[in-house]
Amino acid sequence: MTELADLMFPGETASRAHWEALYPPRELPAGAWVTRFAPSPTGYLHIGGVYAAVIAQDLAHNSGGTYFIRVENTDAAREDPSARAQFASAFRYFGIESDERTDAPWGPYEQGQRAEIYASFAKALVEEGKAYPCFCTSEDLEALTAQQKAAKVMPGYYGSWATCRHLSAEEHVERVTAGTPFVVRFRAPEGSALRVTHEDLIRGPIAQNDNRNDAVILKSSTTSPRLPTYHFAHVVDDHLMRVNLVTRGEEWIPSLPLHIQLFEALGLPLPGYAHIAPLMKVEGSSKRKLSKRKDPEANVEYYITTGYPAAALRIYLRGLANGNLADIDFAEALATPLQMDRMGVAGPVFDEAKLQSISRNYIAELPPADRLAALEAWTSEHDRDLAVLLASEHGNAIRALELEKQLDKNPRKDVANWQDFLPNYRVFLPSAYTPVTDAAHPDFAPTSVEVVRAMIADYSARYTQIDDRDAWFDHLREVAKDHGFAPTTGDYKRNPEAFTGSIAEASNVIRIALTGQRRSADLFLVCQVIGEAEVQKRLRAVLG
RNA sequence: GGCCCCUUCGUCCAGUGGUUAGGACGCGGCCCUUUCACGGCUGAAACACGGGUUCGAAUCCCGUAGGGGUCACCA
Repeated sequence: MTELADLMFPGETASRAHWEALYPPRELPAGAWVTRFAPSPTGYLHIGGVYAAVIAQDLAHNSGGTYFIRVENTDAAREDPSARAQFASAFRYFGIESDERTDAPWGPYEQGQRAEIYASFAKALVEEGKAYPCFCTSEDLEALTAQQKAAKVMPGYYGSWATCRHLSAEEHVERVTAGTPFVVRFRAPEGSALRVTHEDLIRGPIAQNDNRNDAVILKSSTTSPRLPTYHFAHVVDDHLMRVNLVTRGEEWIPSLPLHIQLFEALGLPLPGYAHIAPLMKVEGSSKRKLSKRKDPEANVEYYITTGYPAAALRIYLRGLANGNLADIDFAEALATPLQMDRMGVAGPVFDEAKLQSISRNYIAELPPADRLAALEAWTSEHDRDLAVLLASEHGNAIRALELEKQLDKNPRKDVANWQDFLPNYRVFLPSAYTPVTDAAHPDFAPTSVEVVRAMIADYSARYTQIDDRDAWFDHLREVAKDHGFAPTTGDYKRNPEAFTGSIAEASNVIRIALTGQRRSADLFLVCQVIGEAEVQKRLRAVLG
């Protein structure tokens, strides 16, 4: 078979031993996992990818091992040129960047640059008669499938259907010499067991029929560089890069027998496998895998531009992987190692409402300075206008957050993502706030225009900055009383006819004047943060 | 269709032969309250179905149904 192999791989082809020596085993403590995240640059990064990456990274780091990213660009036709940049920023945002840089000894980290390596291994297989050239065209293959369909047998390239497998050595040599394009197929072992069982680290034993397909391992000889299929790249790369734990989506389970055969044919040790259940989406009365094409929320860009803190998403995703981490203190949840045997096998529905809840709590728990710093870090990349605004309003913003924390026993949880910030805090930032200039504004209802004007004029005239909440409200109460409002809700309820309105309505007049909203932040807090001059400015704006 | 995997409240999980089947998110109510939130209390809400095994089954076994995945020179 040496002659055939030389013809199929003309020119210099390094030996397998060369690569084995170049990529030495890693020196790591016993039990350390070497994992990888292997995205294909065929489009934007999927939220399921972040999920897989978080798991792989966590398993490696908590075992004293290493995690890296390998780009699986073996399909030039489907490659999306914008994917790299998006990947890079997403990895950075979510903190799932590779532990290893391009200069690490186990690179390169792009399969497109590893063609020579695959050639060495494929050639070795041909030399041993474990792989062969297949000259079937796509038309041949279609015809084959059609025949198999008509004959109602299993589709595939196997047994007597595998025409090129049964070509004589001379014919192989002859056709390769003639320059007939070919792919390299793996010669599935004959007489192997009908059933194979493999122990998955997440799912336990998985039993299935053994592979008998002569899978393609190297794509068409007409392309350059000659790239491998996923199956072959997985086996060669994960071995040479010394990966000992393969975490990947469960869609790979059906091809596991092939992968095991490939490892065996090459005489390589099998890594551990952990097949992760996919993230799902509810559609109608059933669930389906989150789809890149159909679901905008599958794109990680959505979470980044919306401004969900990476930590919040991480907490949520880790809780999905290990349910015991879903309802505990965040710091503890983040510090607890993920356990493979606690991972679900079903495929959880990704629930943005739950993410929002986690994110709200996470943000609320952040100390004010940290919260603002995180917000500003986000705006610098994702919201230039807000970044500029915050640069000039930094003082008011930090004051609002700090006073809010100081004044309220329990933190508000209005902000689930950074896009929620401005709508909720605009009222504290004078340069972003547009005062109400109309005493007839409908939100003053049910209070009449006359009363609104009189009361605001009076409140403005008598206003002084009071630093005690109760004293401040007592003052408002007095003004309200002078304009015919009941001083307490109780008074009003007992005798509504006697009053212009309740204290709630009086408060509403001031609320609209100061915040422009019927639902607003605490009025005392607003006054404290914006200060007397701004309070007066807003009151007078209503009076015109 | 073949093969593989899965099935506890709407959702995410606990529960591994004896529990009033628990929590979280979401949803409803009440309380707190100058609005909205926050917080507290509270309510509705699930073991897919059918057979076994067993004194006893959400838990073990077998079927059925449903869902997901996969059968490419895509990953």
